[in-house]
Amino acid sequence: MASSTSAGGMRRTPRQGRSQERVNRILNVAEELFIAEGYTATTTNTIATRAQVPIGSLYQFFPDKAAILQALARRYTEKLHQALLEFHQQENLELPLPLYVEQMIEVTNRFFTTHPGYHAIFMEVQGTMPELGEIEATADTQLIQEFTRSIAQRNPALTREDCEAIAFVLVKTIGTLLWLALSQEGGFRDRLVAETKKLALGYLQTYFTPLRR
Amino acid sequence: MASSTSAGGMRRTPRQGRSQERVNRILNVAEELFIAEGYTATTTNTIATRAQVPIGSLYQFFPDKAAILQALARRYTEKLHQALLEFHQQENLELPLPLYVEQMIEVTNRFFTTHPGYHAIFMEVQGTMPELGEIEATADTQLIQEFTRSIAQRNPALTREDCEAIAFVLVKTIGTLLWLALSQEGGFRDRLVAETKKLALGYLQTYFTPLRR
Amino acid sequence: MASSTSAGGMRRTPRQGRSQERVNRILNVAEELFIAEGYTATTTNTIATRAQVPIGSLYQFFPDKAAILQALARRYTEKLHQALLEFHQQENLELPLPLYVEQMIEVTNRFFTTHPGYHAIFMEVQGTMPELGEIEATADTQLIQEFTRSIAQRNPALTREDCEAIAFVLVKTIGTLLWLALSQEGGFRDRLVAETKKLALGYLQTYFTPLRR
Amino acid sequence: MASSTSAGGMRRTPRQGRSQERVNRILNVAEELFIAEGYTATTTNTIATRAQVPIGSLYQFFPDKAAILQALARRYTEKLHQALLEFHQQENLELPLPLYVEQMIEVTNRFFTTHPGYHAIFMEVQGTMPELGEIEATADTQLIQEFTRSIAQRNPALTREDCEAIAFVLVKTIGTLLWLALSQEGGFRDRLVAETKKLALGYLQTYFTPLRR
DNA sequence: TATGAATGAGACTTCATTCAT
DNA sequence: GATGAATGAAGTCTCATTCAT
Repeated sequence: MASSTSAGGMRRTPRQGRSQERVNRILNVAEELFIAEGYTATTTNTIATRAQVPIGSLYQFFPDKAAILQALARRYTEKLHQALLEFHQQENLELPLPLYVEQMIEVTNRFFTTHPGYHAIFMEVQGTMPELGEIEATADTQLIQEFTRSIAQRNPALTREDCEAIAFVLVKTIGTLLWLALSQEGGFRDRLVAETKKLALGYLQTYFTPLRR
Repeated sequence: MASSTSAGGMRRTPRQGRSQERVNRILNVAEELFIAEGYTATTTNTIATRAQVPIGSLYQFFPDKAAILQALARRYTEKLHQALLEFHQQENLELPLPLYVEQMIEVTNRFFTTHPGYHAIFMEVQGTMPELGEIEATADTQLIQEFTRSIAQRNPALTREDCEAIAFVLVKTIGTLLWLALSQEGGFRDRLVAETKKLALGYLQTYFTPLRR
Repeated sequence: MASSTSAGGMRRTPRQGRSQERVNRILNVAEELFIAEGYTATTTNTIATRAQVPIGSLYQFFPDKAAILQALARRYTEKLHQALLEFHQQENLELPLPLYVEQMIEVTNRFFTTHPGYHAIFMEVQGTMPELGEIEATADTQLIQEFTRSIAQRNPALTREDCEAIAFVLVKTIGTLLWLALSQEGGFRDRLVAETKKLALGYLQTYFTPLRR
Repeated sequence: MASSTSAGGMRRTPRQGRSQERVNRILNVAEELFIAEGYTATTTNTIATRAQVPIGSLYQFFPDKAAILQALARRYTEKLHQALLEFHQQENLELPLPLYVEQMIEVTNRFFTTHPGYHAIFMEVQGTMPELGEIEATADTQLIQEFTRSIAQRNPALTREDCEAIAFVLVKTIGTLLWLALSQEGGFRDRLVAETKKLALGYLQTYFTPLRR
């Protein structure tokens, strides 16, 4: 599975209409199939056929199967980063902590609901695809930096190290719980989202409010 | 990947010495390979060869490749369950909350350190292997019941629903963070374990101590 | 074309009847096809089909397509070496030079007539298949040593360096000319073989008899 | 590999500057690649890219891949023929035999040193590319005629048949040995060239001087 | 019961050539 | 005429599983 040849990127990044649309179709179809059947069980020919693109063209855009997964991963991480960046650029940083957590998790949850493949896809190839690991690492680093900044602003007494540990825990915990929530049924699902908020808030409060114990 | 034929379990559970040892060797080798190369990239023939077991014999113990993963899964979950059961059977239930959390996470962390394949292996086939999903679900249910009991005992005011949601969040969060900690370097790794304790404690306290806010 | 993975040998060397026969059939069919269509134009599936062997079995004996060519090469060189070894083991070493050359070239020519693929196959992949180059080199070294010994015995005044250069020239020249003769028509063909003898004799005589010029 | 469609030559022989230069670039790049990677392993797209010529344009000059090899072949044979023609047009025909051989082989060796692809390229497709066979045959015929004339002039007693056989042997032997010399290391290389002279001279002398034996 | 050679569908990928622009 | 994106047949090789011995 480990792809050693794929340069990690696309072969040709088309800016024009038709090709760009083809690439999108490929990515969308791949997303569906990867979620439904898994990365390994999905064949490049199936992707091409369902995307109505000749297999040769698929390979003109992507050097190999792994590159499709990587492009998908990049598309995901960019979108999530974008969403959180937008969220943090607004006046939300000055919100009281409970509200901040509440809204931040709402934003994240919205992302996972709209992109159910995010975690699903990354999980299958964990560890066996170095390139993907790097993409995820980069994305995480971005997210964590995002949070680190937000945390540091709220409590300037914290060291950079503290902030990073906190951000890491937050990003991973929230990510996992909201993703797991996805596959739960209605009532319990909402409850899980609510619990996630509680968990995150409880954790952050131990750093931001005087501890009375 | 989805194994439709596998009867869901082992073909024959050998009690005799030689066979039992062979099965163990298969499982141990499979664990190593699944971690190192991934489930899909590992071939049944490689497992058999490395375990010094004829491929034909392997298929006498396991109906198909998936069954090996399932047996591994069962072995894992049994051990984790066992560890937490032991932990809960002692006087630990009566410990003050912080100490309880502290020790419970220590136990769990010990398990993950000793069984690095636990999460690694399961993640790859998430969603694409119904049988495995069931095993994990069963395991989770057990763990969650374990915790549910412990939680209910500490705060009888909580409904069963509450307890289950709390337990779910706890099991999943702790599981994920400790697993992620595994692949971090020394200093940060310890910090993550510490943060996990903080997170769990902070969360549980919102349920067990009067909230003053 | 350059095969980097093939370990250079066969995957399994069967000593038993049925498998050994299969390997031979594969080799024979491959030989025919390589000569007729060329190495590259011949597909592994065609070889398997014509040899009445499932493609999977072919790959159980040979790790890749290149390995078939290599096995063929080895089979050839062994036979040629064998033929010349036999020739040199007899009393032929003591034959007068003209007779020695005459008979030696007869032996070689017989080999080329019976194994028309020898040169044909080597030529196509010259330089692009390191493993094959090595096999050829080894074979040449053997042949050259063979001749070197024979030459040294006839004229002990020659240095080892001399003998090797002479043997090299002889082996390569004779090999090429006899191979080229193969594809010529009847009359001219025989003439070429005769000329080869003349050429070799003329050359050797410059080393073995007093030069009068 | 056998190109059945190729009209046997170039599509358009451009006399104008830009096109002529493009064709030369294509031929030069192709030569490099054919030597380095082999004919089959080299793709037309790679040639076009490296030659900085659009693939479409390449196919306007050459009907198919084989035509490039053929053009290369023609370029080679023309040059070699040219070199030997020049050599034979001078007073060299009247040189004493040893000097004649000496100089003729020097000229040939110079050609092979400057055009290392000559043999390398042709060998790969020996027999599998009819068109190329013809080109080589034509070239050989020219060379052989050249030599035939030279030989006939030296010994008018020889029949035309004799001369042709001698010329064939000479052309092929010298060609092969000098080509093989190319890939040998310094000292041995020079020795091989010297041996080639000796071989050729020894052979010719059997036809030109009274044999005393 | 134990063995391991045998099987073949099907996976990924390439590349000579075309033709709409 | 010039361009280069598009095409898809076809190639090499893998591997879970069986079954004759």
